[in-house]
Amino acid sequence: MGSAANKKLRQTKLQSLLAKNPFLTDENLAEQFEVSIQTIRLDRLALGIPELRERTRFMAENAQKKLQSITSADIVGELIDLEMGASGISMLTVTREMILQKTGVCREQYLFAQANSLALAIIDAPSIQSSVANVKYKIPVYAGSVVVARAEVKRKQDNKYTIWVKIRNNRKEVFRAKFLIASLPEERGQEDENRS
Amino acid sequence: MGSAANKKLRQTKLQSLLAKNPFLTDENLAEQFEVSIQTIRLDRLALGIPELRERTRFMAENAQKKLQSITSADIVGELIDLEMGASGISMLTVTREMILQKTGVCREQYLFAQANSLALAIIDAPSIQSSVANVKYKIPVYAGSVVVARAEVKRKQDNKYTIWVKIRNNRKEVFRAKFLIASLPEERGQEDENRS
DNA sequence: TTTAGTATTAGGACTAGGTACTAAAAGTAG
DNA sequence: CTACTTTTAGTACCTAGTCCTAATACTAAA
Repeated sequence: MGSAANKKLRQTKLQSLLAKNPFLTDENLAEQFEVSIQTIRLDRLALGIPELRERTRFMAENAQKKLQSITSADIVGELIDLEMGASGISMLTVTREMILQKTGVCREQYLFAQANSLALAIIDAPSIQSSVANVKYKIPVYAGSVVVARAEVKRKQDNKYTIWVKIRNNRKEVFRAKFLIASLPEERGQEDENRS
Repeated sequence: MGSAANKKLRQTKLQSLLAKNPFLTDENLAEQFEVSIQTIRLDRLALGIPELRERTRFMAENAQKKLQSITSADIVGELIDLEMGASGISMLTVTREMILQKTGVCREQYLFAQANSLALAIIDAPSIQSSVANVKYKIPVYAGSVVVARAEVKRKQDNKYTIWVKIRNNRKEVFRAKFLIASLPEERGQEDENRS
């Protein structure tokens, strides 16, 4: 019973179990492993895993932050360089959440989001009237990749911008987009008459 | 001190305070309102607000679910109808998280995501080789809108599909996209040689 | 087989952040 | 003054732990 191999195995399993379901109490775990609660607590101590309440609190705080940063980030990816009205560079790390389960390939929408948000960042227009995009997803990108988007304003006429964005993964161009964006020079665009 | 007006006011403030920061203990709140802990507990009871731990747990569970559903949903929006290889309809409610703070307008990427994911759902290809998209965001969409996307396969040649997606808000077309998708008939596409 | 060392279990004292309940005190309106 | 509401106080209890000490149980080497 009290063998080092047993202990190691149990601790490994415990770790992965809690990674999958962090809402398990020590009592619960003790039942699953058929050991005493004390053993579970020693294991947690050894592995540096905090108690249920701390885990829950951490998750609540983190998930919220992550949600905010993902859903309402003005720029998808990390802005590396920005020359207003001219060019910009952003970096995005493709995570497991961004891929299609079936194929493991990054969903196009994330690359589009990176490109589009970068394009919008360059022209700091107060309000966008409409936009046209020509997009090509050339090479599949997989989880773990760090892709770099470079955007350049190609043409500007009045309130109309033409912006090219190229996304590279390891120097290979995997995605490109051309945006034609028409901005309203100085209006509100807040009417909300399109409510359902 | 013990007036009904006071009580109402305190309970209203308490509710909004906890809405902003759910991680406050009763003790903490009692200090802020300069009343006893018991008063806070009676207030929570009256308002049906659960204790700190339950609040935390709820948030942790919910935020996780939401994160999962947002980041790794196969289809952005709710699939209403799907005729494989032919057409599909999906619905999306524009939430506050989807809008640009500055203008209040829904980010293009969400409409793109809805259109793109619907297009991919129609052609149930095992793996996508590349895709081209022509996109037009015609009319700004605001938070609270429920937009409906209709997708149709316009042409199919071998493994190449042409799909049109139109997104309407209150019968007005606000977004349209044309996708040209080339799928790999029966390969894996799991190499992951593009890792950083 | 004894012994040293590790693994496990048991138990007690204590903690935070509560619930549920009873009782008393304080304030307020008629 | 009285009836009523509001607030406070206090007790017993709960969960899911911490921290600590002590006692077993098991394993491997001498």
